[in-house]
Amino acid sequence: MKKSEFSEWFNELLVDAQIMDVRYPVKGFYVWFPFGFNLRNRTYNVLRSLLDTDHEEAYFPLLIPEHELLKESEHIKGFEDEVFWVTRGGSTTLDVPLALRPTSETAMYPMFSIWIRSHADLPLRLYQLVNTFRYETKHTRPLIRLREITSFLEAHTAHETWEDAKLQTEVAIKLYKEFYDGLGVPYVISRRPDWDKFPGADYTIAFDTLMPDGKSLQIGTIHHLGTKFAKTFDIMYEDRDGEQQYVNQTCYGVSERCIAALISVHGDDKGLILPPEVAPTQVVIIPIFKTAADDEALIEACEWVARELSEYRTTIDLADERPGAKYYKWERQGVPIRVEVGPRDLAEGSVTVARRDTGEKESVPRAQLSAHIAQLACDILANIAGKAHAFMLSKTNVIDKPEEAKGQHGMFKIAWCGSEDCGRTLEVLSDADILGEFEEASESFCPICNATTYVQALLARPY
RNA sequence: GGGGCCAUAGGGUAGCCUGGUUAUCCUUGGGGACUGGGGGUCCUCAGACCCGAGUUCAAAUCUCGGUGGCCCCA
Repeated sequence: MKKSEFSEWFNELLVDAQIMDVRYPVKGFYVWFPFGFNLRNRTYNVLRSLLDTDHEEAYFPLLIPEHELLKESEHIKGFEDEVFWVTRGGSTTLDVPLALRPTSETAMYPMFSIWIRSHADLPLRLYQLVNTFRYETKHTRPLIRLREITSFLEAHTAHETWEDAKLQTEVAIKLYKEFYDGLGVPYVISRRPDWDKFPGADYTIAFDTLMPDGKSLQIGTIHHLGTKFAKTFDIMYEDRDGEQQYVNQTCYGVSERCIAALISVHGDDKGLILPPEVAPTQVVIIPIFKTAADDEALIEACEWVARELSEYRTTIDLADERPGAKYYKWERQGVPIRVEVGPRDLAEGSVTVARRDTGEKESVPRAQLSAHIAQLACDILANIAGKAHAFMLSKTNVIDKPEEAKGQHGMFKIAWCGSEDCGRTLEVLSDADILGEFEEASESFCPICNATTYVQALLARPY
């Protein structure tokens, strides 16, 4: 399993490491294995706990009546070709066709309109973790391009002013930074060009990471919706002066692409490498049986290790396999730390500790085990995060001419005046997409029209 | 959006061109014995021709359609 053949590696890994079963017989729909779902839940719990500080979790229905979905013209234009429809109940044709949510604005906002009456109801901050459906016509891919997105954690907020909503987008950015930093997944934050923003949004901020094959992957988006949806869905509040005002809204979300990034960015030829925080098993304990006389003492020693490390998620592997087979098995699933207990360790009053990320193995006296593991858990995250960051940095280049990006893997930064015409030309000449733009302190010149600019475009070939 | 390739046990494959006996090999899974500090060995058992139609005495093999997968270009 060579990571250098990324597409193949990714597909094999999903099955070998028990993340997803790709054999479900409907295009674009996949099955989470228990192990993968466990990893998914732990990862989303991290994000949940970050949101829980000032958001509330809610749940809105999967089905959206046609007339609500079609209310906002710009929004529906972005989705109309991708909507799954429910048109029958049993053998009865429905009076009103029902859409499977492609995203939840049109399910939530009619309710917002009822719920929000006064400035005292604001700000409103909700999130939900749901599946969404899009009839993808392009090549589907597990975790990356799906017809059922199983794990969309979407937040929706409403505020009094445009400025308040902007502040909320900044809170969201900070939150996603913390989330991905905790996973050791590197990212670039940029503002999507107008032609690529969320349909109906004032503007869109996106997180992109770089996959091992040099393609970019969008792993989070944050939208300032202004009053666009408020006007469509009539979401008004009475302000402090008794005037009716439209709310300003934001929404932001992360899908299971975060899992795709997590496993792709860190994994290697042997399989997964997981950050300790989200690893379903953090420490695997393997007895090295030699002679039957030692067996009982070895099992006892393993149980001692598990007790000593009770603050971690541990597994003692007593299966009737040779140790080497067990090592490979657990390495494939990315278990960060392995503790081996054999007769030699028993005699020395120590255990052998191996780390997944570097493969290093060392003997640790029993008395120091707990402290050693605690340090190791920190080191592992720092190491894999550092490696991933260094990789992305090495594949990110500042270029002067768009042609320099042609045929190259990675991300490129280039001066851009910001106009759509020049942007489109940049895309054609570089054979890449403009993911987004950001402001730079120093001035430069658009390579197309030569205008002075402080804006840089981020170019890449996206998934 | 356009084009190409492919579908045989849980996974990977041979057979298909040139239709014909019990569908090949590796792996995996069950049972047993030996083994045990980096993917062990032997014995034994289990498991497959994607779906539908057509051609034919006869289809894994030929034709058409469906479904699903992979790759390339826009």
